[in-house]
Amino acid sequence: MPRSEAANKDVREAQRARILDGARTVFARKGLAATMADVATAAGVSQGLAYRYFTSKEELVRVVVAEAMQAAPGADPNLDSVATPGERLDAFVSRLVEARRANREFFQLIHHVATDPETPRDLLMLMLKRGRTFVKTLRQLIVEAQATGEAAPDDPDELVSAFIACLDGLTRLPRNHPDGSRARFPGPEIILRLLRQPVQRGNT
Amino acid sequence: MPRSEAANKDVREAQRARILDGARTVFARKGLAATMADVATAAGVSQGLAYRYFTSKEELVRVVVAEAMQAAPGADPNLDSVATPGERLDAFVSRLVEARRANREFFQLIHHVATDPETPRDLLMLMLKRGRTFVKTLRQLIVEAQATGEAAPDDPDELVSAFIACLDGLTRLPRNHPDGSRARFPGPEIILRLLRQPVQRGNT
Amino acid sequence: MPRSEAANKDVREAQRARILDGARTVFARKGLAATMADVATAAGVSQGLAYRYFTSKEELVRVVVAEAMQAAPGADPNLDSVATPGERLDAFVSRLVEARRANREFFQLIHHVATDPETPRDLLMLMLKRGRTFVKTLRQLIVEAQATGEAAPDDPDELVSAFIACLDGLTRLPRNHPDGSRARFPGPEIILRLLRQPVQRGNT
Amino acid sequence: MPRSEAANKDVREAQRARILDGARTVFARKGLAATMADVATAAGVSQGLAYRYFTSKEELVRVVVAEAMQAAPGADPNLDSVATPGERLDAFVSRLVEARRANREFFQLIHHVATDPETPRDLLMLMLKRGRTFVKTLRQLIVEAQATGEAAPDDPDELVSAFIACLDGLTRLPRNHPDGSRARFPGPEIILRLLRQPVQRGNT
DNA sequence: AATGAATGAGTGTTCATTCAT
DNA sequence: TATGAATGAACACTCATTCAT
Repeated sequence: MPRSEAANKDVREAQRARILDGARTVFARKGLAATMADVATAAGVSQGLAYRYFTSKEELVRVVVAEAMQAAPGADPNLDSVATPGERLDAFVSRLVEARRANREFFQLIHHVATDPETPRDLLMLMLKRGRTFVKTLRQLIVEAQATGEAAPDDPDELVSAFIACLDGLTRLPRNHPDGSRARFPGPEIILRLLRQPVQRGNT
Repeated sequence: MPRSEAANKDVREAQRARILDGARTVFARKGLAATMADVATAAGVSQGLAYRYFTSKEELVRVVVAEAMQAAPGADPNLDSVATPGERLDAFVSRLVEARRANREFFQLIHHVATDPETPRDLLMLMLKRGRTFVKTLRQLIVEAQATGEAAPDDPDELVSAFIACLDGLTRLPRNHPDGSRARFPGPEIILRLLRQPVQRGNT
Repeated sequence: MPRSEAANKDVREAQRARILDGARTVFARKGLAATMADVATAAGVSQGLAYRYFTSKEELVRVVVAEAMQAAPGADPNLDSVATPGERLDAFVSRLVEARRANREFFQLIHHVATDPETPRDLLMLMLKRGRTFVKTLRQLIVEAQATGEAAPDDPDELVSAFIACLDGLTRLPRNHPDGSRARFPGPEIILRLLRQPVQRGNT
Repeated sequence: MPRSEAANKDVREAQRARILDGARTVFARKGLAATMADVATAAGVSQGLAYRYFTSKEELVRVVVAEAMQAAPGADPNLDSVATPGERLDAFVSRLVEARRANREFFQLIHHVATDPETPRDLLMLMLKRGRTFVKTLRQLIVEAQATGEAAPDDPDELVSAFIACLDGLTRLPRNHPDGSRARFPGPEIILRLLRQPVQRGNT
């Protein structure tokens, strides 16, 4: 008597998830240099099995990356309803910074993939595209906030660059900071200073 | 008749430089995953020749890294003679940011090496040590500038982290910024805002 | 459905044996200069597979050598119980000569390994040590047999040297003898004449 | 004014000799695994120069081997004029043993070459041929000496084998003897016992 | 005649991927 | 479905040989 089809499907999904978990973990830690053996070990399955669920290492990477991009807070902030441009910028940035802190693994993964010379061009394009809409949104918010005097009056492109750099660097903090114990994740209000016009204090 | 000794030395030095150039380029671009074939091709020499000049890939990496660390502005700012703590901080940061812009290749290289799981431990230690003294210096400057009210009164460790992240991210800018043409390298005054206490305007 | 565990173990053991067989054969024939490709071909497996069973060429050599040293009759003759010193010498020598004839491949292998400049020092030491105890035993037997007038009264060290040389040469017989078909392996009684005092005949 | 032709020829001969010396030394010590760099270093010349005198490593080996075979006492004993067959056998064997002791380097070299799987077939054939006439001579002497009761009455082929083995082993003595200091080279009278009919003592 | 820089084929080893069970 | 044995292409490195000077 064959196993019930439903049960079968459950098993398949569970295994798939395990393998993805393993892959995410080792790719985040070692980059794409991690071997399929690493993945299988981390997932607790045989190496052969991974190939029943994913046709190649490349596909595995693709899926893991897609997953990670889902987890990141969308480029679409949906903050239109509230407040001033500056406050929208605040909210947007805070959410991004917070996402980095909360989902470090995902971002490390993406970082590695974006850096690795083996990464297939189309995957890179996908990530790039996502990045572009993100930049567009951010830039828009900045320009608006500049109009109200809430953002610093520097070149918006430089502001965007500076912020992206900072965000990007946060992902690597624990690796780049020479003393792990002191690597205190900075609060968003610090990072916001990159973009915000300092509040004029004491002159009213 | 054998080549003159001087001529020989010249050739050797020139070739060595070519190979180092090639190595620097491909390691900066691809990280340590770059093959010796990549290096040889980039240098325009045969793979075998590279081994006449460097005993192993590892040695090549070491030399290239040593070179890169020379290029980075030392952790020792030697700014004691001039001005207020805040201004020293300004000078220090500006110099660092400028170094990133000017020697992008070197920093990309260092970044890759620091990240790669293959990097030999002692080399990592060397880089770590350098990083530690750098952090110490930076933190000291921040604390002093906080005392005079010139630096933001946030947790110094968070400030250090934020700044390191930003600096680190700058190295990757051209890769991470989705639109190369718009990746305007931010001026130091923007990045300085991470650390500086906003100047009080309008209250005199 | 995965192969049963027992079946798997069987396969592994069989393959390991095949690879060792191949290795023994080619190392005996070509010495350590034999390539891993040679080994794999001789074993009828892929080169990669050999590395699943042995982590390196060196390890393969070690195992094959260990095997060969097992096959050699121990330096410990355990003949104490029987007869006169001269007869013990006879038994000892005969056994050694017989071992050479029976396990030619093993001894060729050991010979090559002992000769090759690439052989790791510790392996060499191991073989040396074994050789030393062997010499000690042999010399002891000779001295005892000289005391009873059963061994030739020459310098014991020269006798040992002559015998070692002869034994050693036997290993190479088929290679050094210019006409393979005539390379009749000599009987132990011939070789024993190196050491033995000729029996006094006709004087009773 | 060109160098005198005679002087030129002298230089050429001197260099050729130096290179051959170097080659002989390193090949004897390391076998054919020795590199051309080893040869050049030992000869104190550049690697390129070796190729002006010898077209390839193989040719170098050929010449060195030819040289060594010259040095070995010829297969032609020219002892016909003197004495009994047994005494001729004595003289022949003694000379061979003595040659081993005196020209160790040559014989080690030949040994290596004969053993190495790279050795070209025709060179092997040459050595083999020489060996064959040697065996023939030896066997003849043995048979004659057996006829007069001066040689042991064993199978002549076994006697030949035993003697060849012993002779061959002598070449390796210093390598195979586990304790170099004790490796006393045996006198020919010991080795002669392999072949000689023991003198009947005490019955007249 | 002599040097030493330069090349390329070959070796040990790893790893993505396939296949028999 | 799941396993793990098996393969082959790629990489770091060595060495005989050639070539410009």
